[in-house]
Amino acid sequence: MSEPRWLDATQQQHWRAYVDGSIRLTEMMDRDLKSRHGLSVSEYEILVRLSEAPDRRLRMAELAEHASQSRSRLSHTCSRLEAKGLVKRDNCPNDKRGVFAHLTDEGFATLERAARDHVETVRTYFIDVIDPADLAAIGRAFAAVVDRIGDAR
Amino acid sequence: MSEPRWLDATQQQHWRAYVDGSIRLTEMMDRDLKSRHGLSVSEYEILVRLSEAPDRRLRMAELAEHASQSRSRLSHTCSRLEAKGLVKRDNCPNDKRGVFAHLTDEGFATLERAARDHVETVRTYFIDVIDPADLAAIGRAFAAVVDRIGDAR
DNA sequence: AGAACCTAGTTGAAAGATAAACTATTCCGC
DNA sequence: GCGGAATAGTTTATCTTTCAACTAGGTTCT
Repeated sequence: MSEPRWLDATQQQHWRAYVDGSIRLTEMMDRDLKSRHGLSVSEYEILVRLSEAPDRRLRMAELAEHASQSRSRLSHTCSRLEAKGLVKRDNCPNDKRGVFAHLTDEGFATLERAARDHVETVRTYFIDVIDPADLAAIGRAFAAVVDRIGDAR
Repeated sequence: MSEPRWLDATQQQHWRAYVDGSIRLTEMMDRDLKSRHGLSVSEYEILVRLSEAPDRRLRMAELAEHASQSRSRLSHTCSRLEAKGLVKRDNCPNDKRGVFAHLTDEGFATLERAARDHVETVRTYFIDVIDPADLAAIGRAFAAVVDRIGDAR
């Protein structure tokens, strides 16, 4: 095995800032959403994706893809959201294996309330502390990361 | 309550690219470390921080801070790492409440092996797909995020 | 000294995530 | 149209994380 190409000091510094910052940021979002609206970030993400879909519904597999979750995890999370009355599942007529998840009115209302607070948090701890040019760089960079990971499957 | 300051289309796009990318990136790191070395990212992080500390040991609270983990979580994770023989805990002589966690030789050896692979993964899916200027932007941005969150406690 | 308070760390129960196995349906090649 | 492979989604068991409660040692103030 060849000698690994270690990161140089600068790369290391940036990488670590990112790792550290993203952990803390997610933690912040999570605590905020949970305490104010009883939602975890991943539950919130599911509601968002559904709300944007045509007829506010998506097939489970698509939803999993949009929300970057495994199907198993989505199944579990959806069960919880269904128990809370925010989401409803029903069978797909075309494909009898398939299941549609759709947002209930209550789910939509909850999402609207949560989104108002969430956007404030996103601004306070992310958008507002970052130079717009740097934000654009982040957008570019992580789009490239998603591409690269997408390739690898 | 006032009207929330929603993100504009561009901000939204960058924010989402980041959320999506960071989830997938972490997942990738995690699967990689776990399958090749039996370590989760957070376990790895703990070993790294210990390896860099003087005498390869740190007080639990400091370690928790460095690894951005709660103390409870660190306790549990340390117990697992201890069971694997990678870490050892013993009492602090000065402060009888205190506990030092230190890296065992086996822990260090495991970390060395894991780090070689990990750095490759970090390069492949992050460093190498990002323009150096954008990487610097990420470093700046997330340092600011950490600062901002630090302020808020 | 001692009462009230703070800090360090662990623990146990409950919630959430992961991984593998499983059911049911559809697709594909012959 | 039949057998095998692939896909959709759920389930079960297991592991991890979180949260709140708890032990125990230090600090401070009078």
